[in-house]
Amino acid sequence: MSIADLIQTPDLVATAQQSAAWPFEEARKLVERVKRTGQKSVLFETGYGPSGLPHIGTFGEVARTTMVRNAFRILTEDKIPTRLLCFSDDMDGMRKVPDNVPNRDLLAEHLHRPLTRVPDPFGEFESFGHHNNAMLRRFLDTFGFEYEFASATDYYSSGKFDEILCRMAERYQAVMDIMLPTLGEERRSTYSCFLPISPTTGRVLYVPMKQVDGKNHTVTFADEDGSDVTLPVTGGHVKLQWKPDFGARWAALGVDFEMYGKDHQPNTVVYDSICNALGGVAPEHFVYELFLDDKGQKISKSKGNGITIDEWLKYASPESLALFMYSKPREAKKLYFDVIPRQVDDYLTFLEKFPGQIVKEQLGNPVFHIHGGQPPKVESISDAENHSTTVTFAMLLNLVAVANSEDSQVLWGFIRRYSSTVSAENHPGLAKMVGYAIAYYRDFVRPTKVYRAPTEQEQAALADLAKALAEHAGSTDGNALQAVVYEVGRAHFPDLSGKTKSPDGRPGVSQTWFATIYQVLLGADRGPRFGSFAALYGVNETCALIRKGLDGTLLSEHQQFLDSRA
RNA sequence: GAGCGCGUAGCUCAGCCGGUAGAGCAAUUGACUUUUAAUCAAUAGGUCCUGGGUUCGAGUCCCAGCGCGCUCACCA
Repeated sequence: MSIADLIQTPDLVATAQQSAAWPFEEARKLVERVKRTGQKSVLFETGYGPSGLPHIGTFGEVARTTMVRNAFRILTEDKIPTRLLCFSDDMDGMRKVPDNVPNRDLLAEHLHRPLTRVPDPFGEFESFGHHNNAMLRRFLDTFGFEYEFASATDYYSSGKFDEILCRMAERYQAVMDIMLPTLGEERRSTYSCFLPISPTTGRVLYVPMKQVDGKNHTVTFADEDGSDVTLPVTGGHVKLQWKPDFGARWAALGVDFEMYGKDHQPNTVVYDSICNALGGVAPEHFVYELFLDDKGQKISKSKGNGITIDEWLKYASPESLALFMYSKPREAKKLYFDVIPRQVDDYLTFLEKFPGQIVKEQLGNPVFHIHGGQPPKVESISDAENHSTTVTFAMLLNLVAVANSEDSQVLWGFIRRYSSTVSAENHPGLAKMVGYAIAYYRDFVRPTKVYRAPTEQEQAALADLAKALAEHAGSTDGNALQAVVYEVGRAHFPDLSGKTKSPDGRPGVSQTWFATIYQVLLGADRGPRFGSFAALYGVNETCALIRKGLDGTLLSEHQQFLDSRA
């Protein structure tokens, strides 16, 4: 693995011991833990509730946990084996039918059954739980995370949890003593750590226990038909309530590290106490802040607010999302579309800086953690004089807007003006970014455009412009075309202030002329040098654009576009 | 109320182990053969929330206060 090479880097391991980057700080806690317990391996866990599709928080947890794991491997020179377990609580009962799935009627009759016993509404997998698990895995694999998948249903029914379940029955009172004080009066009377699966209806039952037999490891309760039923706690007949489930899982698997959102924070003591009560050693924790939507509200799966992973990946790379997850995990950050361009460009900046940094700085550079210590080289382009530039997202967005084109070829045309040898083949990262910029433009920039109809005077000028340009059909000479723009402008919008002059000393052209062109034709106050634009966009196409501006087509098309989004 | 976090330029933020306050955008001026995607140069802009303390020295560490944000029923 790459970590093996990495730790050979002089001073890297020693410097890492001092690094203030948060993954190293968290990893140091684990190093201490290993020293304390003498354990020979370390287990990282992330939890996943499969009642819906994987969301952006799931990505954050796995990405951040991986960063800590890598930091730990460096600190320990990879001498302590590590594993990352992604645990899916797929035995959880389905509380409500999700809005975003087909065949909802079919699902309705399976409410409260374990997700792995609810049919897959997509008809592709053994169950809804299996379907969602598969989505999670596909998603994690897309990002190349190294992890092991674990299914709660599998762990419960195969007996992997039997030992801890028996211990829970034996120490039932101790666990209840931890739980009860945390509950409200009403809930206290019916609460149980065990949730039996009804043998008659197959539902997960939230019912009081009539008896918990610590010797025979059984529970007795009233089933849904009213009759008393006794079930063994083992073998998947019974699952655990949420908080006991956390503590029990940690104890059973020997989890050493698990992070979770701040909403869990008050429960940490409860989880840990239960884990200890069952003979386990509570793991190290890291509490991260929740994400906020555009209105400052916390993002939650149930509300469906904020932004999804798919949406982010429509406009930017996974790496930019990883950067967002790396930065300030303890701050409530807005996670919305408008943060995307900044993340992309910051990522590029960090990548660019990395090679020139000393080890200590590299360890604090986000790209170190995003790429497991080995970030790739940044793609840059060079002009004719060999000046190197990194094309930023902001630059591309600007470019798409002024080019007024969602055609990537037109954009490449502009880019090649700077560097003639650049292509999608030799700059795949840039090629992707061009696609992202077009998508971002279409969805966020284009809607803000405002076209207006030309005045009578402007109509005459624009008509003349189209006529004059038509004589240059086929030309790609930006300067010649720009001269045409000036010539027509001089006739209709001369600058009488005397401030501007043409090269041959004649009066210049009023600002109004250029404002007219941009406002009427591009729906913006500013734009590209029009001659260059026409050269790349095509003279005939430009003439057509002018005609559409004159007859009101641009106005109505934009209105249609806006209506189609409403 | 409790817990966590934040308060630095007009905006968004960086400032690692305490050592002369930084970046990007925005603004202003200029270069590039009149207007300009991308370039470059320059200028301007800050009581680092307040008050104490430690120190030769505090944006940075400690204490107190003020302001702001989020989380804290149930469910996971």
